[in-house]
Amino acid sequence: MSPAGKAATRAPSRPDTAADLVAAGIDLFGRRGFDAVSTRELAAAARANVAAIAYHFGSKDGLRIACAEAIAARVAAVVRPVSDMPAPDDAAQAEAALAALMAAMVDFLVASPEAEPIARFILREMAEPSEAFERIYAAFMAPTHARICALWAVATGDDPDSAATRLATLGLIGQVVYFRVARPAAMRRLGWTEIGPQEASQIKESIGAALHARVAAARSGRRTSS
Amino acid sequence: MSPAGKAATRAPSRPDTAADLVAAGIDLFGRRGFDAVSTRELAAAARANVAAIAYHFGSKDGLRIACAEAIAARVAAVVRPVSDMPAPDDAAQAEAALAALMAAMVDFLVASPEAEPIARFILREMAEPSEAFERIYAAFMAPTHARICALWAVATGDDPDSAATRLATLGLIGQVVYFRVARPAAMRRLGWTEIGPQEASQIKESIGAALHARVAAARSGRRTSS
DNA sequence: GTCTATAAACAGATAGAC
DNA sequence: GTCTATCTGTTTATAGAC
Repeated sequence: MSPAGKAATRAPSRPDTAADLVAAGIDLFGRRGFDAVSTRELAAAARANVAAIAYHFGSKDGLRIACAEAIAARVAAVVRPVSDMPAPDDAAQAEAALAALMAAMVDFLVASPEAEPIARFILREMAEPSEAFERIYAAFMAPTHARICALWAVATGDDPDSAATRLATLGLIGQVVYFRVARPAAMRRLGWTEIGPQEASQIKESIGAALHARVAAARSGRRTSS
Repeated sequence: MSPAGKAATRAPSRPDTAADLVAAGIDLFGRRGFDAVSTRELAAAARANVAAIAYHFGSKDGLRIACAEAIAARVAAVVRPVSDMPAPDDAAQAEAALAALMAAMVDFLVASPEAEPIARFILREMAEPSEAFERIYAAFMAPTHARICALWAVATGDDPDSAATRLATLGLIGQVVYFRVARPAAMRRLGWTEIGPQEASQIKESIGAALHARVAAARSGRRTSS
């Protein structure tokens, strides 16, 4: 069926060997750690040759940076639509925007299969930060949290740059992230065998309730004190 | 000063080579991943010989299990005092107990230097669960969460076994855990260079406020609906 | 219980054919 | 751009002296 003799002498030129290597790197580095993964393993997972890593990225370290840049670009693209929206002036609208943002975080980070290897990779980089982590942090972690702080400030009347605001919003993010990083433990405790759309809805409902309660308390605390 | 000739010919018998190897394993496996750490590195970190690993634990894998068991025993001992306390009947007291438990979690998990390598090791095991994770989960993760659910149920009137209760309490735990797992990102966003007692107090205050708001909302939501 | 020596397998990087 | 072959150093595990 295929051109005679061609496949036996050389694999056909594929246009995306580099992209396949990056995908394999994100998956394997995240699963087992950078040092633990051999170049031969990476090449096999990407159906490429060992030498392709040096050819495309210079070295195994070059592939690590390329993985971080691919993640930064991908997540920044996911976050951009909501980050670019101007923060509403109205407190109720700001809270609604905050709720929508948290729900989007759950959909992408917790429920989407695409985020699984990405989250694992980022977690590894936070356990032992390298140059790769700095790029990821600057590309979307810092801007996204800043955006959440701004929405929080409008929703509650708090100072967007205060430690209290930053801690409260980090706590919100933490609730979402936990269902990704501690997924094996959480699924056992919930009797779940997967986290699909139904499970994600329950998580969103719970986190939405927590957000609403926290914002309302901050708002009324502000009204009665000071 | 030391017995002449002794140190030059052979290192003195130390009684705790095995314990030193376990400590080195928890630290290094957590930092860089199991496969990435060589037995020579482990032996050097524990000031022991390479062959001591096979001697004490049979193999590198045996050391991994020993690390998990040491962690399970240590954390179970930290958690036991609060887990063994009977849950109060009174809602306000249950909420206070919950608040105390969360504060204790911050003190140990986030602020104590001892928990740093332990948390890293557990996180690795959750990214790629092995036999070691099962032991850790059963030893303290499941019992502790069950305990938190029981306190939550008394504090709010919810069913301790409902999905809503389990999700809400997992969210609470997530807020605490995030400051450990995403510490590099959180510290940058807060302008902190360390998380010491002062910083831990601020985290406890923020999480305490979130807990109080969430419990109060669940309680009043229960009163008005149903 | 600690050590040295060594076996057998595997690592990352590169040179050069095609 | 893909591949094979190979160089150099390191890996885990073990055998046996002390």
